[in-house]
Amino acid sequence: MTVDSTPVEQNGNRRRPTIKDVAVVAGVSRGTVSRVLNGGHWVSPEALTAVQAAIKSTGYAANRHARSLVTGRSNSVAFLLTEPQQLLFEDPNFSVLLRGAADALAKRDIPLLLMVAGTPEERRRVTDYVTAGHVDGVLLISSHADDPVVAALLREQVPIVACGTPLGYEGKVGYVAADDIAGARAMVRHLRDIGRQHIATITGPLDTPGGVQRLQGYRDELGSSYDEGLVAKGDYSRLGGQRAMAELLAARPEIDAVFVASDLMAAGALATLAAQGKRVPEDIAIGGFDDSYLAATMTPALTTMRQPFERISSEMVRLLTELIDGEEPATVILPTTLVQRAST
Amino acid sequence: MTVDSTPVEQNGNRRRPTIKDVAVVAGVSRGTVSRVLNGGHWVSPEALTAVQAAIKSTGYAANRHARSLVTGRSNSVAFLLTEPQQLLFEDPNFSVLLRGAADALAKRDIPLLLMVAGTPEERRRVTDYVTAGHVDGVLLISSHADDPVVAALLREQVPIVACGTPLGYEGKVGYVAADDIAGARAMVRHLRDIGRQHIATITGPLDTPGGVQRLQGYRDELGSSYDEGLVAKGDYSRLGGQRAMAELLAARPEIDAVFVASDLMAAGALATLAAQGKRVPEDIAIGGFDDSYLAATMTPALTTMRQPFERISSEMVRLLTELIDGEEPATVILPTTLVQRAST
DNA sequence: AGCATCACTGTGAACGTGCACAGCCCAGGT
DNA sequence: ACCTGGGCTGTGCACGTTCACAGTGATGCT
Repeated sequence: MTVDSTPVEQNGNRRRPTIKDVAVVAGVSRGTVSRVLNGGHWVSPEALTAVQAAIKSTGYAANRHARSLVTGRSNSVAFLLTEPQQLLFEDPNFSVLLRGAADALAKRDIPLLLMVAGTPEERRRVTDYVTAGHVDGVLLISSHADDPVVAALLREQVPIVACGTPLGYEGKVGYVAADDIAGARAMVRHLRDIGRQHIATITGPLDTPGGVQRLQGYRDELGSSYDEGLVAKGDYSRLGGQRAMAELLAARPEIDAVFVASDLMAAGALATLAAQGKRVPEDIAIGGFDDSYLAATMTPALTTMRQPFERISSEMVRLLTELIDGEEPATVILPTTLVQRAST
Repeated sequence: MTVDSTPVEQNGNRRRPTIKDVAVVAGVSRGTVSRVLNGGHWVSPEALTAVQAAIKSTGYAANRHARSLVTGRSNSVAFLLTEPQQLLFEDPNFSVLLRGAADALAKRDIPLLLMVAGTPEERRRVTDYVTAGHVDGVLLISSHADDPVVAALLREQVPIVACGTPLGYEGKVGYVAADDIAGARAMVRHLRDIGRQHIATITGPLDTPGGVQRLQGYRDELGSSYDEGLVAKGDYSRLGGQRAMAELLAARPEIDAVFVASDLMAAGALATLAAQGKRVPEDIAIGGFDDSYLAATMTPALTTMRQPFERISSEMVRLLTELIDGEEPATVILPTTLVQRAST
C-alpha cells in the first residue's frame, strides 16, 4: 500500500481529503461540515471555526461530481456558438464577449464550457450534452433567425440567455442587447450633423437582429428622405464590406457618407475607398458600429457606435444565474455611445 | 407517486432515464449495460443489440457526474490562458488555437473548459479547481518564462501540454510548437534573396519562446553580419510594433527590410511606415510571422511565415489525451512555410 | 465422467456528497 | 414537574455509475 518510501506528514496515500476527513479532524459529523460548506447556518460558532480550521489544515476541496450527482446541478454553464461560418473567430467581438463571460462567471466560481455547434453533427452532440443536464444553463451567441439549436434547448427547458434579440424566439428566451435602433439613429444623426446629404448604409445579414435593427434605425432617422437605393447588404465580414462599398460607389457616385453596421465591414469599406482613391472623411465619411479594438487602428481611425461588451457579457451572466435560480426570463437593453474619430 | 394526472406514454415523471431503466427495458442487468457503454466487450450479440435498442428507446444518456465520481476522471480538459495582459484577445492567434482545440476535443466528445489565470486571485482559483481533479488535463497557453501556474500544476502531477517551448520547464512538460528558429531563418533568407542588405528585426518579448527563438533564427541566418543595432524589442502588440519600427527608422535610416516576429506587430510597423511616407516594399520590405488572417488584409498584404495553427491545436489535444492515458510527455515541432505577398 | 476453461451475466459494494429526519440539550412557560 | 420549542448535531439513505467478484451453462480435454 505504501508506495512512498519516505515518511509522509499527513496522509499516507495520494487520496484527496473528503468531507469525512474534515469531519474527523474537526471533531464533528459530516452533516455539520456540509452545513458549513453551504452557508454555515444552524451551526454553532465553535463548530464553525473548528470546521474552517479543519478545511484549511486538510486542504479539503469539495468534490463537484459527488455534489452534482446528488443535487442534480452541475454548477457550470455553456458558452454556445451556433454560427455556421468561420466568421465567428474573425470577428473580435466574440472574443471580447467570451472573455467577459468567463470573467463574470469566474467571480461566481462557475466554470465555462465552450461549445461550438456549427455542423448538424456538432449540433446533435451539443444538444445531447446540454439536455443531459451537464450544464445548468446556456449563454447563447447565435445571431441567425430561427436557430434550430434554440428550439431544441427550449423544448428541454434549458435556461438560456441570448446575446441580441433572438429572432424567431422573441418573448420565449431572455436576452441582453445593445440598443441597435437608437444607436443607428444616433450615427445617422451624427452624419447629418456634420453636413452630409447622401447617407448610404451597409447592413448586416437581414436575418440577424443587428442586421435588421440597425437598418431600421437608419430608416427611422432618415424618415421621408429614406432611399432604398442607398442600402447595400453585407454579411458582417470584412470582404462583404469591401464588396458592398464597391457596389454603392458604382451605383450612387453622389454619396458622401456611409453608416456601416459593423466595424469589421467598415474596415473592408475603407479598403475599397482607399483602392478607389476616395478620401475619408473629405469625400466620404464612414461611421461604424461596435467600437471593437479594430476601430482605433484603422486609417483613418473609425468613428463608431460603442457597444458596451463588458457590460453585455456581465449582464448575460447575471440574467442566466437568476434564471437558473428560478427567476423569470428577462430582457436588458443597453445604450450605445458615439465615439468620434477621424473618419467623420 | 403518480403526480401526473394525464396518462403518459413512457415514463411518468420528468426523471431522466438511468442505466437501470435501460437494463429493465433490455431485460439484462446494469452490469451488462455498463459493459455495452464502455466498449461492448464480453457481451453476447443479442444482449448488445437489445441494450442498444433500449438505449435508443429510452433516450438514455449517461450521467457524467456519477461516472466521474466512481472513475475519478472528469472527461474534460481545461484550456488555460495565463497571460496577465489583455493582449490575449487582441491577438487573433489565440482565437484560432481555441477554436481548433475545441474542435479536436469535440471529436473525442470531451468538453473544453476555458479558464483565465491572469491575476493572483484567478491563479489561485484555477489551480484549486484543476488540482481538485475537476479536469483530466490542461492545454496551456502560457508564453512567459517561469510561469508560477505551471509550477503549481506540475507539483500536483496534472497532465499538461503547452503551446510553444515552456521556458523554465523544458523537459518537464510536453509541448507542441512551430519551428521558430527555422522559420525565422527562412524569412531572413527570403529577404536576402530579394536583394535586401540591411535587414533589421522586431522581436517578441525576450522571456517568451517566440521572442528568443525567432531572434535566434535571425541571428543564425545572418551569421557574421549580425548587428545588434538592428534589433528592436517588441511586445507582440500592435502598438509595440509601431514604436519599435519608429525606433529603428530613427536609429538606422539605411535599413531596407524588417523581419517582424508577429503579424500583429507587423501591422503596427506598417502603420509607422505609412505615417512616415516610406513605401513598402520599395523602400522597406516587411516580413511577418504567424500568417494570422490579418496578414492578407493589410496594405500591402503581408509576407509572413505561416504557423500551422489548426495542426498545432490538434496535436496538442492528441498529446494531452495520450498523456492522460499514461503515455510519456512528448514534444512536437511543426514546420512553418513562407507565404509571400505584396510586402516583400 | 470429471474437471478446467471460456464466454458471458448478475450482484453488491463503493465513490463523496446533500438532505430529511430524528435526536439532543437547554431555556422558558404552564 | 411537565411540555414546548428552538438551536444545534448526528445518521442513514439516495444520487447513477463502475468495478471486482461470483456465478452460470456450455464446451473441450484428460
